[in-house]
Order: sequence, then structure tokens, then C-alpha cells
Amino acid sequence: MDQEKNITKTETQDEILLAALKLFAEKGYFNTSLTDIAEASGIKTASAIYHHFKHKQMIATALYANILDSLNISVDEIRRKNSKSSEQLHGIVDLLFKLTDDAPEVMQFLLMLKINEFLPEAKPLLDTAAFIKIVKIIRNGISEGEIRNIDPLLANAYFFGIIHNTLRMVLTGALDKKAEAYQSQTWLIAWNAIAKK
Amino acid sequence: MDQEKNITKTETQDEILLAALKLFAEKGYFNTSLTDIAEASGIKTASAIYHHFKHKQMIATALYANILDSLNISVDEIRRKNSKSSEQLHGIVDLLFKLTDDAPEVMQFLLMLKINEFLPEAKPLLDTAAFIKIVKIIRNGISEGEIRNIDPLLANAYFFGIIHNTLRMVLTGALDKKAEAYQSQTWLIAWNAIAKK
DNA sequence: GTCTATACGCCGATAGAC
DNA sequence: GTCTATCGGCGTATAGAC
Repeated sequence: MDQEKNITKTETQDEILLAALKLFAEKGYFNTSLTDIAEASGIKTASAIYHHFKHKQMIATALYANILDSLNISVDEIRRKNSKSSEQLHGIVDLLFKLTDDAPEVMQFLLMLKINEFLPEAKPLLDTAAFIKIVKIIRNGISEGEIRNIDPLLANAYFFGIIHNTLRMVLTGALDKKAEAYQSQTWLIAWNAIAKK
Repeated sequence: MDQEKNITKTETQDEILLAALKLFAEKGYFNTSLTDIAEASGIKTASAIYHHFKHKQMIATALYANILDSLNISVDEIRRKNSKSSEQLHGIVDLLFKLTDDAPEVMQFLLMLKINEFLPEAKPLLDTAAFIKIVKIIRNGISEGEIRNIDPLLANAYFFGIIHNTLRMVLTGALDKKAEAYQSQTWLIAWNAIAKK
């Protein structure tokens, strides 16, 4: 909805979003002032930001939308390239581990922030296009006999509970290696938790 | 450390803590003003709070300490009453599911708030007495052959990833039954994720 | 121990010059 | 499109009467 007019996206707009993402991930939304964001964007005053975004919330909204959007696209691609739900889930795990190493701020935003604390109107993650599709993948896995016959939401909770919690520990530094180092082992455990044996 | 002088704990002090817990869990720390807490405590003005706590942060600090303290005591009790690590973990799962149904605010505080966003000095959960003991339980389970031989921190991530994520979904309403309804099934999955077969 | 009154600062937001 | 100046408000916190 906001993206249409973003065809004219300025570079500074992106810089603002990037700076905000980093700061939100690092200090949280409420500990980040517009002044902070301005400084981190190479702008000198907070006022200039209002030329790009109506208000602070809109920055977070745009950020959230962008992340969900590109996530959704990635999920589509993964679904297109793989047919079995085990392969599709594997692709998603692959993506999440890569993101954790390459764009930790994004994963921090998704996994560690309580988004509806500062975006009360935002859809919960589970009602989001990308995540609806993920549940669908699980549902398919069940009907095709790859995944055991339990409530798909529960299967989702189990599978991504393992994945997300592991990534969270990487992000906080509780686990000291790169996410990649834990990937294959973690995938196996997570998959076995829901796979039909 | 704060508890020593809390022998003289007033009733209103407890009411403030209780109100704060509810509000923090519901709206988050930054969306909760001292005025909110005062109102919810049966007090009329925020100023009165300063007679019980030096400042807002101290309320959250006391809350966090209390929760961790009683958690630690519960873990001790569970360890005392059970010898095998499978039994001990089962006891802890039992406790967490009960807490989710009986004191959701407590679990919300523990699982859904980014505590060090408003308590920058606070120890991360994993460095906390209760959680150190839990990792110890896992370590014992490994050396006694009940749990498969992997990094105890990883085992912890897997096991509680499943548990916590399931409880999180109960707390947000994404899963619509009481936590109890999912307990036995979830325990089995979580345990199998780390148990030696 | 709770109230009234008040101070203070910070931040979000607007107006308008350049 | 970025700046300066400035406003208003809210929330924390203090001082002091009762």
C-alpha cells in the first residue's frame, strides 16, 4: 500500500530505513529517537525525516512491510523451486540461517522485537502472507504423509520453536559461532520433531 | 539483594508490583506510565509510588528479581524431588504450563518482553540462577546417557524452543485452548528432540 | 503514606526560511 | 530537501503540606 509511491524512493529514504532498522534492532523502538535516526542517516536534523515519513511509526511500518514483503517473495520462490514440503521447509530454514548471519538486524527485528508494542495495528506475524504460506506447507506435508498428523499450528510451533530459538541464541551471542555452524544439526532435530517416522 | 529490606513489604507495595506486572505484560514497559500503575494500584497519584520505589526502573527490577527468585526456588524443589533429568525437566515443563494458565502475566513478562530494553543492566535469562541449573540438568542428562551427546546449550535451545514457542502461542491466543491441553503432547515432542533413542 | 503543586527534560511534530 | 526555530505535551521526578 505504501510501496506504490515508493517507486520514487530516494536514497536517503533507504538510508533512513536502514539506520532505523539497525537502531530498532539494537536499542529497541522506544529507546531510539528521531534524532538518533537522523544522525545515523547522515542527516543532521530530525526535522528532515518528516519529509520522507509522516511520523515515527511510519518508519517502523514501512520497515515491517518491506521485511514481510521480501520474506513473502522468498517463500514463493522456495515453493516454486521445490515440491516436497520437506524440501520447502528446508529452503526456508536455509533462508533464515543465512539471514541471521548476513542481516542480523532483520532477524532481530522479526524474532526479538515485540512489534505490536509500537505498531498496535500491525498484523501478528502468523496472519501474514509469508507465514500463512508456511502453515500451508505444513498442512500439505501432513496430507502427503511426510509430516505427522497433528494440528498444523502446533507443528509450526514445534518446528519454528527450535529454529527461532536457536537463531535467537546466535543473535544474542549465547551461542558463539555463526548460525551456519548449527544449521544442519538444527534442521535435523526440527524436522524430526514433526516428521512422520 | 533487594529482598532483605522487603521484610517490611507493605501491601501497597505488592499492589504496585502486581499492577505493574499486568500492565507491562499487556502494554509493554514504555507504554505504561507511572500514572497508569498508580491508578491500577488503587492509588490516585503517581507521586505516591516514589515512597515505595526510587524510580520506574526499580519497579521492573524488583518484579524481575521476584519472578526469577520464585522460579529458582521452584527449580530447586523440582530437583530435590526428582533424580532423573527426564523427571526434572518434566517437572519444569509442568511448572511452565501451569504458570501460563494460572499466571499468564508472569510468563508474558518472561517470554514476550525484551527485558534488557528497559533493564539494560539486567542479566540475560541464561545467566540466571534458575537457568544455569536447568542447563546443569541437561548436562547431567547427557552424562547419564538419557540425553544425546550434543552441546548442552543447543539442547537447551531445542527443548525450550518447543516449550516456549508453544506457550507463546497460547499467550497470544494463536492457540485457542488452555496450555494444559497441549502439555503432554508438547512434552513428548520436546523430550524426543533431545533424548537418546 | 498519600496528596497538591510544580519543575524539568526530552521527544515528537509543525512552520517557514533557504 | 534540509535547515533553524519553536511549540506542545507527556512522563518522570521532587518539594512540601496534610
